[in-house]
Order: sequence, then C-alpha cells, then structure tokens
Amino acid sequence: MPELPEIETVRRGLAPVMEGVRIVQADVNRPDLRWPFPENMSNRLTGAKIERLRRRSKYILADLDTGESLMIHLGMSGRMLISGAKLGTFTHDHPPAEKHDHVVFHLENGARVTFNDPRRFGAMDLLDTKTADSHKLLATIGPEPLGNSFDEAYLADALQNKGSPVKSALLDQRIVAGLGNIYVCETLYRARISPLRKAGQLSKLRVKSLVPIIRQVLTEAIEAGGSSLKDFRQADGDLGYFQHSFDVYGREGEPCRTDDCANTIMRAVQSGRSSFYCPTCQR
DNA sequence: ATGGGGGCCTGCCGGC
DNA sequence: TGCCGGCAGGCCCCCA
Repeated sequence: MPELPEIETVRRGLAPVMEGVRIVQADVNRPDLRWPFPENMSNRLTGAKIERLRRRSKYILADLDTGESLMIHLGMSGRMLISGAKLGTFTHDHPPAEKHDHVVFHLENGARVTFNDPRRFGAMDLLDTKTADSHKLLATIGPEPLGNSFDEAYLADALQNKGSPVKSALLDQRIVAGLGNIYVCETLYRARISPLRKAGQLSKLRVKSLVPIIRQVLTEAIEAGGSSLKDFRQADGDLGYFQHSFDVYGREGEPCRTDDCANTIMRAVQSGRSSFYCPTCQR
C-alpha cells in the first residue's frame, strides 16, 4: 500500500503524540508479521521513551532512550492509528479492538497507537540506534528523493546502461528510495516518458527532467496527506486525498488529461505489476 | 550481475 | 446468494 508520501503522512501524524513520550505498555498479539518479531520486543519497549520519529524510505524509525530504535514497515495494508489523544480540539476515543490489531502501544500521555495489518506484509524490528543505517533492510536503499544527494548527476549515472524498463528502475529501491507503483506511474506521465522505455536508452536530458518531477509529485502527495485507495489512513484515521489528483494510476480506459490528446489511458503489466500510461503522450 | 517471477497474506470486487 | 478468479499501494529471495 503505502509509499513514501503515505509513510511521511503517518510519521507526521504520530510525531506530536509519540515524541518525547514514554511507552507504558506494549501489547504484542502475535509472534510475527512478515518475519518474527525480535526477542522480548514487548519488554524492550516497555518503559522506553520515544525521543524522535524519523523516516527512511518507507520505514518509520522510532529512536528510543534505551539506545535502540524501533523500525516499522507498513507493508501493503498496515495502519498506525492513534486513539485517546487530543488532536487539535478533538479527542479520539479508544475504539474496540479489531481483527488484525497486532501491536498496541500504550503511552504515558493516555494515547494509544495501534498497528493493524490484515495482510501481514508489514514488519517490525529493534535495532541499535547507532548502527541503524546498516540494518540489512536499510543498508542497500538508495538516496532519499527529497534529500540533497538525489540530483540530476546521480540519477543520470544510476540509469546509465540500464537494460531494464525505466518503470522497474524507478521502483528499484537501490536507485531511489520510497517510490512505489502509484508515484512511478504518475511521475512518468508528467515526464512524458513511457514506462516501457529502457532506462539506459533515455537521453541525459530526459533522465534529468525526472528529478524535479519526482520531487514535485511526492511533495504534492505529502501535502495532500497521501493517497487513500482501499487501506490507507492517516494516523488520525482521516483519508488522504491525493488519489483525486491521479492522472494515470487506476484510470485504464479513461481519457488522457493532456490538452488535445484524444487517447485513453492504457494498462500494461511489467514484472507482474500494472503500469498505467498514455501511449500517445508518453514515449 | 542483473532482471524477472514466485511467494508471502487477507480482503474485496466482478462475473457467472 | 455464493463461489471463484483476479487483483491490490511492498519487497525478499531464488533462479536463469
């Protein structure tokens, strides 16, 4: 489900409730998600103060005052929902427990944060804060697309000589962090590049044009609170609304939004995933 | 060495 | 109404 804008939206929603706050109890309702939870996870979280919530790619990292960081991945269907906290002028009451509430954090400020994940593609792990970046799941991830080290020279170099379609290259987390199927489709439409085009065949100029477009799409999506299709909710339960701004994703057979283009949006399957694009505008 | 496909899970939707 | 196939925003791992 969630790509970088959705994870950033969740992080921003959780931060005011969790940062500087102690966990008084952690309910761990099953032994695993995608992988087994770390040893004694509940005990290692209980009593820990969350000093900072940060994001790396699609992972949320909660730095604790114990020297450990809790790493959270939402997989395809994961949610982190706040209850019992005053959010603005509104207090969310604690809802009854739901199916797939796998981990519940009880905070000293009376708030509760519930991790719910029907498909269980999510993950949690505890890692040494000092060496968190070298965790197996984080070590090979490429630069943050909204950070300084992601620039035109970097991307041109990374895509040079790539024989795979540009769609696959942009989905490859080693090249750039945090993009998923939706935002790659939207980026390629705005860049007027066909998802089927081999990455290494693109002119330097066209590759470079991708950098500001990627930044723009992600920034707009974050400002919109992410995209809500089936599963995604912000941490306060609200929907994101960037899905209303999709030009191509999920619009197979609908008219292309480019002025004077008479074509309709097509769907192609690339390495098992749907690519949506306009065959006229995207070359 | 890289690229593609399978698999992990559950839920939902459309068609028969 | 019910069953079945197909599909879903991610990503590791295996194989060629």
